[in-house]
Parts: sequence; C-alpha cells; structure tokens
Amino acid sequence: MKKSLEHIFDTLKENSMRLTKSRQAVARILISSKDNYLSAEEIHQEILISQIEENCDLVSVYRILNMFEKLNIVKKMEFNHEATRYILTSSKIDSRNHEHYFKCNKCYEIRPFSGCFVSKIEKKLKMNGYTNLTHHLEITGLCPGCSR
Amino acid sequence: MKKSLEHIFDTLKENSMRLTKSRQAVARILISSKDNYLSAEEIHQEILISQIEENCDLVSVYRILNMFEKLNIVKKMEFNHEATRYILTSSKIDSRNHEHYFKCNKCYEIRPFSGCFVSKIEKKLKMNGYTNLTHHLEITGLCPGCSR
DNA sequence: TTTTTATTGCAAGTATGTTGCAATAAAAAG
DNA sequence: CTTTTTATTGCAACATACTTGCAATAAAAA
Repeated sequence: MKKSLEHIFDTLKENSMRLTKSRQAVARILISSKDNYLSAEEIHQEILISQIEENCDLVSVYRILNMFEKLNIVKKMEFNHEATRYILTSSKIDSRNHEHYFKCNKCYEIRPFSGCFVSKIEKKLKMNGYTNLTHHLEITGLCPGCSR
Repeated sequence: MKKSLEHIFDTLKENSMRLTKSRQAVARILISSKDNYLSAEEIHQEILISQIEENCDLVSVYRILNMFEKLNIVKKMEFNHEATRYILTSSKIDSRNHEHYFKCNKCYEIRPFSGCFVSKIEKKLKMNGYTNLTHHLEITGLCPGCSR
C-alpha cells in the first residue's frame, strides 16, 4: 500500500511534476480501490466523501488521470457509451495487458480475460495488407452470481 | 431503389405512422447511401445539402432514426466514443447479422466481418454460469489501400 | 373544409469530457 | 524563512452526442 503510493510520488518527482494535494488524493483513492476500475466521477466522489481533500475539482481529476496515464501510473479502459474507467497499472487485476473484459449488467463487476482470441483474426488481416491494428472487445451479460 | 422507399412507406402505414416530409427525407438519404453507415449528423447534413427538405431539425432525425430502428427499418451500430451509425436492414452490406467491424483510421471505411469467433468464448462462459451474453468488437487500423 | 392529434422545431437538459485564463500553491531562489 | 517563479488549480465556458418538454404545425380523418 505505502509502497505504491511512494512509487507514484517518485514517478511524479522523476518527471518534475509537483506533488500537489489533489494528485496525492487521486493516488490514494486509486490505491484504496486497487481492484476496481473507477471512473473520474467516482474518484472525485470518493475524494469528497473520504475528506482527503475537501475541494478537488472534477476537472482536476480528469487532468490528473490523463497525466497519470502518460506517466504509465494508470491504464484507461474505454466502454461503449459509458464513462472511461481507470486502474493502477500495478494492480493485480490488470497487470497483464488485457484488452478484453466481461461486464455484468447487474452487479457491474468487470472481469478481464486472459488469452487473446482476436489476435487470430488480426493475423489474417495482416496477411491481407491491413496494418496498425488494434481492437476493443466488450462482452456483457450476467455473471454466475447474478444469473441465479 | 424505389422498391425499398415504398417498402419503408408501407411499413410506416402498417404501423399507423404518418408519412411526413422529414421521414421521407431520412428514408431517401438512407437509400441513396445504402452501402454506408451514416450518423444522424451526416444524414441531417445530407438532407440540407440535397435540398430534399430545407428545414429538418437534427432532433427530428434522431427521433426518426430511433423509430426506424423500432420498426426494423434501420440497424444501429454503436462505436466507442463516436456517433452511432445507421444502415438500412435491407442493405447488402449488413444483411447478415454482423456484430464485428473493421474501421480504417484513415479513410474511415467500415467493413463488417462475417463469422463470429467470439461465440466460442461465449460458449465457455455459458458453461461457467454466465447468461444473457452479448458482445461488441471493434478492430481499427489501416486498410490495405491506406497502408501503402 | 374543418377538426383531430401525431409530429416537428426550438430551447433546454444530460453525460462525459476538454480548454482558456486568472488565482493559487508548490518548489526554487535568495 | 521570506520572496520569487511558474506549475497547477478552480471556475466558467465550450464540445460532442444525444434526449426531453412543450407549444406550434402539418398529416390524416371527419
């Protein structure tokens, strides 16, 4: 816990970014829900509720998260017609470079998949002259718990 | 061409919807670019440019498209952080129930894929208690033409 | 032709951000 | 430990992609 907080602070210093209260607050929230994908809005709310900082604007949260992404502190996860979610790159849940997720429509839990079955079709496309390929896959439904 | 226009008009009548100028205009544009996925904004612009109707509000285009979808006249295609696109269900390009698309980042052409390789992982998930599964896959990059 | 009511256009609202700029606070300099 | 510098923040406003409410209008029925 402390380790990753200090690690974020070090990363900021190394890149000559100031260690502001807002940045510390965002870092703390990310660490305290290390295993959840959080939206900027949720992080903002958490900061207000936990009273780490009583006045951290949502705009700042967005700016901080964009900066954290550039510094490879967090990873962005974009969903169809939904708020972008963020997770620490150091999180167990997203330590491998997952590209695919299952999201439960009831409990909203997000589970990354291991194993990329899309790479097969990408190989085919490459052989046919396609380049610079990236992909985004979302599977939604009800997880086993919510199916009952 | 005429056939599908009349078909749309018939569908409206069958569902006791009025055959308004705006609905006719949207239908005409959809037919005239039968092989393209169009956004509401693009359809709106096309109506203004082609002068089918000099005054058709974008709001009406949205309402008409939503209605057309309910009547199964068009199919919606949702993209990550982009405008939803629409295509006639009668279009050759989307006649099979495609769920996967390649979109070129340069020429913006959209090509649907045949063959659903995601169904394999969905089968696995179903065996593990997941239900009501749907998925969304987007592959982007450069098409062969734009790669050169 | 008149009446009815579905449809439209306009204004405003929602969600998820981004941008400009003056005020503030973090770090450097003295 | 002040003062100075400038990165960062907060606020307002803007952007995109829609949706909603409501009075005005136009399509179809009478």
